[in-house]
Amino acid sequence: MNSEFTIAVHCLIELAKNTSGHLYSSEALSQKVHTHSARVRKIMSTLRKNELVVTKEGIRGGYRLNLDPREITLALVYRAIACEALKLNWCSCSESDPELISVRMVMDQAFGEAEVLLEEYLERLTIDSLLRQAEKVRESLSCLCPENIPSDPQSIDK
Amino acid sequence: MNSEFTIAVHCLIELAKNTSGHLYSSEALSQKVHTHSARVRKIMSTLRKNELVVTKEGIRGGYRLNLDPREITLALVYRAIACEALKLNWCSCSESDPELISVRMVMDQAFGEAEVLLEEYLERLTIDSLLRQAEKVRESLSCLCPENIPSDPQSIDK
DNA sequence: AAAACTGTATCTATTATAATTACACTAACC
DNA sequence: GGTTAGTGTAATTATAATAGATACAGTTTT
Repeated sequence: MNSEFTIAVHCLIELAKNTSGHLYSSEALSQKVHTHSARVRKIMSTLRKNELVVTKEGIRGGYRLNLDPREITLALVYRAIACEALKLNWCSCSESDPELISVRMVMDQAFGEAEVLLEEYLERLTIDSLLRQAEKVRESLSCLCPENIPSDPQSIDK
Repeated sequence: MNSEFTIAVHCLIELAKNTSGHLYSSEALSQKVHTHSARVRKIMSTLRKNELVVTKEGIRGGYRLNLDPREITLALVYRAIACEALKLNWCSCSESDPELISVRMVMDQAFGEAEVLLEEYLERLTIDSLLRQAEKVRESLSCLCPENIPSDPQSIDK
């Protein structure tokens, strides 16, 4: 699965954690997510067009969720980013051989159905559920490695 | 999905159609599948290691199926080629940020489960079923475009 | 008007993918 | 036993996809 998807989900999780009332800037997000702010802006722009986040330009601008984290399913994110993880790759796409075309049609059909099943599965995962799970995992990790200081959510708009 | 998978499936369908008793050479297969013979050999070599096909070197060598087409599921092919279509891509994989690690663990887990579901679905598709469907599609296509002469399976070892 | 943001395009670097070439090895055939 | 027709596999090159980086126009707030 393409990395725009993982970045999008990770950003949404960060936004869900932000209860400060302030917007989250692309610069701050990019540090959390370990990528570049221009890339974050591009992805967030796509999410805005799909009404998953609200953006604001200008001073004190930035991003926040447009829905409750319990309402944001991974299926919504998946469709917004148009990952098409199961789309088949045909290196010989310009061929007009009727045999190849028929095989291709049948397989594309089969994997289209697989994609529907995948989206049904992703429908059941929400930003909220992932966030809770990740918190739990982090707690158990910090028991094992207590030197890892837990992050400070208040440091968003330094 | 990576194109090795589609090539592998297409080759297996061709092998299933070959009832001539002769082996199918990489050269002939590569023409059917519209790629290069070295690539076909590489992929078929992987399928041989997974016991889906039998290969033979030397004169009159080539490939044939090792199982009945009804027994070769796409799940077998998928695992053989190790497509990992749903594997998440983390561009920041060397980071040791505990927050990122926990998000990553949770998401990798979720998509590992999605991959299991996908394999269950692929378990229900066989080379035989695809072959039959493709034949039907080709028949209906040839009604629409009768100038497309049906292929001649006897021309394999010309 | 200046400052702090987003939005977006473009360029460059890196990586992944596919095509191509080459050749060692193997088995059948004469 | 040598020639031929095939696989197995590695190495090289070409092309495409991905990610990083930079730049700057546009938008708000102060």
